Amino acid sequence: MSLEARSTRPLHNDNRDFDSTPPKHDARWTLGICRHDRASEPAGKPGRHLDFDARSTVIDEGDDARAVYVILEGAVMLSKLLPDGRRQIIELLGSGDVFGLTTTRQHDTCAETLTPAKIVSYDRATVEGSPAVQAMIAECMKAQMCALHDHAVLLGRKSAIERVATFLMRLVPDRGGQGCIGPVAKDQTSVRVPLTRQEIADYLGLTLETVSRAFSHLRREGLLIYGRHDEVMIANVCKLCRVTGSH
Amino acid sequence: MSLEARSTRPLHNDNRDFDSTPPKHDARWTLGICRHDRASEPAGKPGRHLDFDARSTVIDEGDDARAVYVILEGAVMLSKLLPDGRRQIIELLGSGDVFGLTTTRQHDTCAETLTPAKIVSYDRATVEGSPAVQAMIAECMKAQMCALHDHAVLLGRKSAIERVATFLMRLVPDRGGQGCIGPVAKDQTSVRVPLTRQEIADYLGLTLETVSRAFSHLRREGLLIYGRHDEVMIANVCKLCRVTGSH
DNA sequence: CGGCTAGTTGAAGACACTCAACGAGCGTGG
DNA sequence: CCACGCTCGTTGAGTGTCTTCAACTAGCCG
Repeated sequence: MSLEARSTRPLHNDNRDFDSTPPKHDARWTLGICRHDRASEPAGKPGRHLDFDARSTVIDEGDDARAVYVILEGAVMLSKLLPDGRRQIIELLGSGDVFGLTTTRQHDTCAETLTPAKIVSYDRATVEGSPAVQAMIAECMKAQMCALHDHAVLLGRKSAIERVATFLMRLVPDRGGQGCIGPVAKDQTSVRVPLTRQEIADYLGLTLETVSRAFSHLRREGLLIYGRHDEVMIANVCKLCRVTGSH
Repeated sequence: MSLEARSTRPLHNDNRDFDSTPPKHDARWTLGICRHDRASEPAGKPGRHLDFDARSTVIDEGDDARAVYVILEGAVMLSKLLPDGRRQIIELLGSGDVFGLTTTRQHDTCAETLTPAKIVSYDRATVEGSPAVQAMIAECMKAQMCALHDHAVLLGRKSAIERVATFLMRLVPDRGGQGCIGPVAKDQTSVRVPLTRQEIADYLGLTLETVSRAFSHLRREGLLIYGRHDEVMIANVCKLCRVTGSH
């Protein structure tokens, strides 16, 4: 359980107002957690473009809920804290995902970037006035609900190794998730893991030591080969997939 | 882990086509898990009204996703199965909640009624053609996402007793969830628990024995008094709330 | 070099799981 | 009517997985 306060770097709000340059789709697969092809912005709907550094806070638990955010590029994590400091990372989001939705006046989750990120914010009034924005948000929510369902299965029913394997599979484009394309010829990939062990643990409902042990276990099994920095080579994607418990 | 096949009673589809009687809001608090005041049906939007017995299957994992469902009355549980039979109950839904949403052609969850239920189904074409229905669904999804977030915290970070306490608090109208009204004078309530221990366990990511032990523990502490059938008296709601870990 | 953070690994312990026995409640049928 | 079978819930004993606590290493930056 992470009891120590986590560093929250000062907000870097380089928020130039809306400009009409088209969103960049090239970097959609940052982190491998772009799950969907919905990083398109409804034409002519003025949202405010924001640029964030890696590991900056976009919203804090308790902030006034004035806007809804859509990720164009980069990765964001949503988390919640229990009063005694236990943290759960709720969702890992990539481009096309939406966050900042709440039924109350305040945000009930914390949102931090994992990588440098381009985010569009729509304030409440804008959203309420635009069916196009609403439709886009609804489509996003649907996909994220399904991801939350899968994550509930992971948290409720999977072993530590299954959790870590599932997490790693999620980082592989086109595999593991809904649109898994199945085994391919040369079945190995290198992925970036831009989370610390503590963050992975908080996402998977484990401790950092258990996550570390699971990684080591998979490495001893020959399924993982550690690379430079946060690079990990998955030696046999299909074999790893069978460890997830989902297939 | 529940390995044995669960009984799925024959589907009781008493689906009289749309009639114009207004939805009954009286029974909104069936089960205490009506979290929101959104059991209203957009006027003039023809959905198909369905009546279900308790414990009948509304949708099965793998069914074609032809419609979206909104609960008018009663309680529904959504669940997912892992290939080896482990089950996770993903959401407990009350009146006003929506289910059957998916990004794929097939449903990825199973939906069963817990109590007799009145449900309206809107088929895909209807939903796509009606902004009013879409807006209603979006509003529901937002609330359900927040509930899923809370549940992820429970599954990832709470102890067995905290989980059971949280579950019980959820059954108390106006308490525990988002709109908690805080302590009241005579702080005890009787709630119905229309789930078996196995179902509670599958919802909370525990085993039925652990759930049973947690109930017994809370009873020995004087927080619960068992009643007839599935009735449980919560002797001190505020005290139980402090066991949830959330406050 | 020293200090810091992130990650790994070991040993011991706690919490939840597994397996098993037993009891209460309920409907069926002799 | 009671015996019987069945399901659901409770409780105990033993086990296993994950956590906790702690030591140690690698990499990075001043």
